[in-house]
Amino acid sequence: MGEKQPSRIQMKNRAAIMDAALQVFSTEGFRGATLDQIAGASGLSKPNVLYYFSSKEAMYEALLSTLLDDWLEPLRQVNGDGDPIEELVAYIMLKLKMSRDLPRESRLFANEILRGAPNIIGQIEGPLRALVDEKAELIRGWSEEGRIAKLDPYHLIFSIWATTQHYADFDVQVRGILRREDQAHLTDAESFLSEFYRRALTP
Amino acid sequence: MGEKQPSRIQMKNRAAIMDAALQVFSTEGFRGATLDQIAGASGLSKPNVLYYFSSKEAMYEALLSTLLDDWLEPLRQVNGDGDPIEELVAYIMLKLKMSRDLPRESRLFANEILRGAPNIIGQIEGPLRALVDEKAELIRGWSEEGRIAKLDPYHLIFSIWATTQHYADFDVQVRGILRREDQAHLTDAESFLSEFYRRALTP
DNA sequence: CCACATCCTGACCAATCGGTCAAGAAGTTT
DNA sequence: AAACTTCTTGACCGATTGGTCAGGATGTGG
Repeated sequence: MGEKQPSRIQMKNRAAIMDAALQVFSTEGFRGATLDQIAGASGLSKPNVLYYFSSKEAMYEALLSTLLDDWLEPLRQVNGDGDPIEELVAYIMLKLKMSRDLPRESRLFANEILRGAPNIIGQIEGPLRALVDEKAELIRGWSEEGRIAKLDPYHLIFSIWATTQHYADFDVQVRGILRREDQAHLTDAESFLSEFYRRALTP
Repeated sequence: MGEKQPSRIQMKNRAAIMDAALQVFSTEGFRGATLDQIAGASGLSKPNVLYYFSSKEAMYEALLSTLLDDWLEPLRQVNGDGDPIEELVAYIMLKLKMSRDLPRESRLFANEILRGAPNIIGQIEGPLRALVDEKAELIRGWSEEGRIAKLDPYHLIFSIWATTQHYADFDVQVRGILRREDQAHLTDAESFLSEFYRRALTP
């Protein structure tokens, strides 16, 4: 009586649609994206796309619901086991890697927030806030023990998000200024952020 | 033989349209924005809006063309006269003030970059890049003289843009996490960024 | 207060939007 | 290969899109 397991065709087409939708939504935003664009990018006809997802809204929500969990995973891994500074630098490197490997997801998220986060405000004020509260408390403890510099932990986390996601969200600007056509500059970004945060965080 | 000077009605209505267009474009993006929304927000009828701007595209370009110049003004003011660290911290404070006073302009810019900057890629690879090159050279000089820490000047500038604009572009997320409904947290951001960059930049 | 330019609008248009549907094509099961 | 389910599509729909236009309202200079 349970759910049917999806056929191979379903798996393949759903994945193709999600990939195409991610591509289109992340650059055009929800309102700017059209079903024709998504259908074209996925190689399927428009009615066929709607056979797998009941509406444009459904596609968008399917993307967002799987996104935030993956997006917060690096922060979850921050814990009190190792050296605080190494812990935080490792987190920064992981976030930067996500900007390299998943830039479209980063831009989809940015687009949603720019619009006022109508579809994920609940998750922001729920699980996201709870996780940040928890990790901010951990960082505050490190500060008070004198193991890292005394800095507001919330704004420290914001700065990490901002500096790392910048390389995905503002990719065109970064590459335009650095005269880069590839992603080689992300290695420089890695060195910079590592040195930068070590200097700022060392007590 | 020259241009006629605009009447008071023209001044008022053009300003109202630009304000409404900024509001709508900055949250919905170019494709997502509609003339009806802009007309409604400006208090004018749709044909009347098109009486002052010949097309949706014309409004968007009018906004962008005036934007980038104002946007770069703080960076232009960075010079070698004063103490390097004070100079850079003053720049950061100015950028943060812009996130407070002109968040819609910041989000309009972010939206344009997310789309791949189709309308300002020329300005990015032209005047913007030239200005950044010049200031990066100045900062590199400070590094080599040992007056600030040795850090890649380009990525340093990117980090300043990212951390300051984050408070405008990701405003909803920041306020959601900090449980703030006003903008009082920007005072905390000021303290944080000042302390943060002083630590990172001091040799 | 007249003449003229400026300003404003309702009605309308073709194109595109998200979405539906009946019917055929392609797989799968027996 | 028959029977049945799953997959796919062309044609179509009402609503919304950016934009036009004729003509009326309003403002302005003589």
